[in-house]
Amino acid sequence: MDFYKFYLLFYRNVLYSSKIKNFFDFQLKNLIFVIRIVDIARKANVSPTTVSMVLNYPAEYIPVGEETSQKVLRVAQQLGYCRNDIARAMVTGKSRMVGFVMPSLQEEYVSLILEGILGGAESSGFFVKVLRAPPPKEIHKTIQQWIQMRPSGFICTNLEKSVMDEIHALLARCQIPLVTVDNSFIQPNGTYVISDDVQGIHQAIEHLAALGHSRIGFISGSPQEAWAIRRAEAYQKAMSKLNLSVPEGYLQCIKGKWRDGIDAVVRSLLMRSDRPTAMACAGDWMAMAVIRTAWHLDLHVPRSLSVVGYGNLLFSELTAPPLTTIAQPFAEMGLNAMQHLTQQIEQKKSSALESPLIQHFPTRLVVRESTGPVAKSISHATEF
Amino acid sequence: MDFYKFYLLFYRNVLYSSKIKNFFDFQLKNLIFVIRIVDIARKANVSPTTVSMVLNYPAEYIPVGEETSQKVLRVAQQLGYCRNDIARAMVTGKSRMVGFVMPSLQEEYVSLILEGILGGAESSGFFVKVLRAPPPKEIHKTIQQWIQMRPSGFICTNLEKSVMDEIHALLARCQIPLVTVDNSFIQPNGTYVISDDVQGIHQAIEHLAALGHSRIGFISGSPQEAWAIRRAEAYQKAMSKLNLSVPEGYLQCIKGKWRDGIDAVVRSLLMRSDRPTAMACAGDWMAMAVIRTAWHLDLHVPRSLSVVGYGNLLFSELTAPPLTTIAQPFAEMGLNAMQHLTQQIEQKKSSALESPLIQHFPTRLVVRESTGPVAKSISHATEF
DNA sequence: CTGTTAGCGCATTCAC
DNA sequence: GTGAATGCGCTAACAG
Repeated sequence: MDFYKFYLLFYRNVLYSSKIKNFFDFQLKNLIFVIRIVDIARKANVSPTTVSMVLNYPAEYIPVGEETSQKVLRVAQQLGYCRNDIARAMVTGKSRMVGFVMPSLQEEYVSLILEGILGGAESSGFFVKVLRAPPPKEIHKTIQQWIQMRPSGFICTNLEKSVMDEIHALLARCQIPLVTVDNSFIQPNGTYVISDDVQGIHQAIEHLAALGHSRIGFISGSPQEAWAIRRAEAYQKAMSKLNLSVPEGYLQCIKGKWRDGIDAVVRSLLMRSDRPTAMACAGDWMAMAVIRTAWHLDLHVPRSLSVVGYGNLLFSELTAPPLTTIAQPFAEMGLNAMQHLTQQIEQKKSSALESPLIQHFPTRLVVRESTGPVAKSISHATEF
Repeated sequence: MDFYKFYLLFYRNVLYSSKIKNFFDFQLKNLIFVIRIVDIARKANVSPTTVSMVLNYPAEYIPVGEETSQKVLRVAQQLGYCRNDIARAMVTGKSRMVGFVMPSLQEEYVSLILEGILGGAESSGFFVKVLRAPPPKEIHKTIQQWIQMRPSGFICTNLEKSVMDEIHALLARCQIPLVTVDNSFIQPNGTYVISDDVQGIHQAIEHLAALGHSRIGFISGSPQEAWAIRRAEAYQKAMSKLNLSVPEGYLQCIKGKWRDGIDAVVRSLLMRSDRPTAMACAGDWMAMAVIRTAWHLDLHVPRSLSVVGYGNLLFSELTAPPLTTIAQPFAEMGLNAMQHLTQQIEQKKSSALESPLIQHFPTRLVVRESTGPVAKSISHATEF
């Protein structure tokens, strides 16, 4: 509505010292946006500088007289002033906005990390922009667009290597801080918040071994995912450390999207004559799928099959039976990442570290009801 | 590093026509941020306006000669120019950023909606800022902060009434478009993207009734949540429409946070002599909890108890047994909300509608394995 | 087709 | 303590 524009100009340029300006001030309160610092200044008969100081300086020390200060505050309130943070960001060069880059929100842990980041951002006065990683061929253009908004920093999680590399390179060039919540591709000069998969998988396998299981299978994700490879390897290491053998086919990687095919894979594994008495999984949803397949095969969990998940997502205590799993403190990790980022933004320096800064969060075994001692009676004793 | 500032000023004010400027141009490429339109203009010997048009106008019609245009593009590339969208937003008054306000990301459906919003935002060139609704007493101050960043619009979901009202009032005053993905508190002049809970609950109850169930219980959420009340009422209506009675205690509302207490409530309901043969739930996680409790009580699902969820979240096909549930197209709803918002932003007008604009998405029954025909043999036939 | 000019709203010198 | 002046990087209006 262009009337507003005219009205505004009229008000600002003509009416400031008119007798009827109070009426217009009243009208103006309905256009919050449009009140500027100079409007307050003119109405309060002080300089814009003074107004700016009163409104933005820390309350303890405002180099302005008490009386003036009060007057300014009153007028600002009365006119319904609303600071324009865009203009502010431009002139200060600080947008107080961080980008969170992730592949998709479909995985619950991403939400948990984001939740943590939001907590940290709120307490340090940042906003969080959510960004989805594009396919590798568009990555350069997309990052360019992200940078155009001049964010104060970025947090990444679970991206492909090519995407990660590109982000690293471009952000380093622009001196934008970056924190990664992921231990897939550690660069020599980055900041990383991780929880150790090797430790976590060891905890899972050791828990099963302590319950007497020796035939322990493992389900991991697509071999294109860094975490899937890492956890599969951790499984093999843990097994050999405990002197347990890994028969052919006990380690399965689910290819493709996560729903597809897992049932068939688990089913064939559980129908072997030397079927595992326990299954560890690289993710909670895989553990759920295993329990589901066991249910279909009338295998009782945990009497005939123990199952361990990985992640301790919210629903993992709601499964039947409640899932024993490895907890990763995603929210804390997100919070921590945000704190590191804030720190790097404030003291613009640590962008050129000598060695990577790695913040390590321990995993924790959460024992619920999906694991139990190996059942001697139904185990294939003859094979031992 | 203050050397850069000096260097920059030196470059800009002294070196432009110097003989060694190519050397400095080369150096400057490492400071992407710092290249402005005027730098390109000076180097290419054209006016800033020309550069601006070449870089920003739609490629079809750039009112600039082909030769000039190419030169500008080449110089921009060579200097590594990166547009400053903050400055752009200030002068155009369009930040191309929308805020998504939600209570928490803990509920999976919020992530799904956000995913849809992101899809819409990417294709129309918006960024999405994620905002958590504060406690009601801080709401005014917080919204003020949100507005300071001059977002182009907001999308809300599942907020408390007091928060919703405040948002409505403040945004209307600032003429900021708002779309709500929720049908809790319909205001006379808002835009809403909803899926009809009444319809969905009816589908669930009818499905159970069609399987022969007549003793159908219902678990809903805290009576402080609008959706919980709505779905509970829909249950009662559906039951009476089907001429089924709702015995005392068949309708339970889970108070407090969602993990607490649900087991005890479900347990007492399932241990009654006239226990329900089927349970409908106001959310998938409640259905999971019911299945879990049934598992603990050695009640077979679906032979002894049928269970219907609500939401069709990702994990609902991974439960044991896979969950029959009502699908709500959250991602599509998010996308649709974003489209409506975009439209309102572009043609800045529909903010003052006569009547609310309500976009309605149908729910859909997804039959899996947690529901089955009522078992005559074990039902308490004497009671009929 | 191209260039000149004037702001957008704010924060930061530096005078007084 | 307060005010005047300058500029952040960009776009838009208008003039050539």
